[in-house]
Amino acid sequence: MSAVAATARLPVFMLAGPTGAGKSDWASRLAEVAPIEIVSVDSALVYRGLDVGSAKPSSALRARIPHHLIDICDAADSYSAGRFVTDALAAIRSIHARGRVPLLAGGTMLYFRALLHGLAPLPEASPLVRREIDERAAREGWAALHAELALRDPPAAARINSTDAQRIQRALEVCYATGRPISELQLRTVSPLADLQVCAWALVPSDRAVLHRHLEIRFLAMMKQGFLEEVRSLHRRGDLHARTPSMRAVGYRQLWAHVVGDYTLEEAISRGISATRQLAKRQLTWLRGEPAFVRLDPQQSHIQASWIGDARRSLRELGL
RNA sequence: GGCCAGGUAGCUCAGUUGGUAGAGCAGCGGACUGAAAAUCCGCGUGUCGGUGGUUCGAUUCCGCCCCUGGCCA
Repeated sequence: MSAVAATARLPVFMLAGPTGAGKSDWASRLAEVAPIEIVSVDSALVYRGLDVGSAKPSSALRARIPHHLIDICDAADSYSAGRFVTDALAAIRSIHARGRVPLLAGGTMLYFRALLHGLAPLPEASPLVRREIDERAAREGWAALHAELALRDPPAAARINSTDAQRIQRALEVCYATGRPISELQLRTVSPLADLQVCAWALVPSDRAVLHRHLEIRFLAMMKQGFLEEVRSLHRRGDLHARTPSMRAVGYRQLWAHVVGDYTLEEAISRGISATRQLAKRQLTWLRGEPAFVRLDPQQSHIQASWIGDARRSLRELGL
């Protein structure tokens, strides 16, 4: 083993981008010609039973190319950024142990951020505490809980809007569980990838209108592939409801509303398409503020081929 | 062809007793630490169908024309 190899850090590839930009296709193509395994960075693909509407990679593709962190959680359970960091680090370690390179591909930017910048040592969610807070909010209103947060954790209260129920709840939950303000605990974050060599790319479509057209076509194609039947059968399970995290996913939420009679099918479809566009927009906003990623335009022909060439070249330089 | 109701933002509509207009949705920008495909914040993007008239001033009142829907022929 050479001196360089002895000190070289193990490589981790990342491929981010908005929904519909082509991440899965790019990742699979690279995996076909390079010694990589794919680690999904996607908060919807983790759920079993969410297949058509989440654009989950087919079982045929997954049989050919190793994919990690897909179908690892029941649809009734709640996955989390914390679990993702643990699971992703384990997947990365096992891939390295096989002498291969992990390619983290997906669109859940909080998960990428948690890996790149680290997650503070915070307690995990407590369904019991959350229910108590919900009940208080129903009686007193979220403004009252925000006022309480302002006493216990002024910096957090200043940062969190008084209408942002989810963040007020989380900040109070952490106060109750640890006796410490979340704003103080959040100062202690270290990237868990500090010992690794990260190479990150992002697919950023240059033409938003073209992306929008593609998202609409893809949603309608999902409808033809049985998206509604998938949601109906999830509904039939009986242990899921509109507030279950998996059923709040784009498309699932709107079709669920149709299944329970709140939307016509036409309305559910058009709202689902809008929600998809809004998701892509939020992902792009997040990407703009994250300098770690080298931006590539998937709408430009030949970019994919040159990316695959670049990636293979850097793998060869690493002796892989 | 006649009568009636409409024509205002990308869509659905409100409104101006005459001083060039505002909601929801869509869209755009932003925030983001164990629900994140979540949650929240900000932004109105407009020949007020066209054209004449009355008026200091017309999207608003009047005439004519065009378009849409309904009813009657």
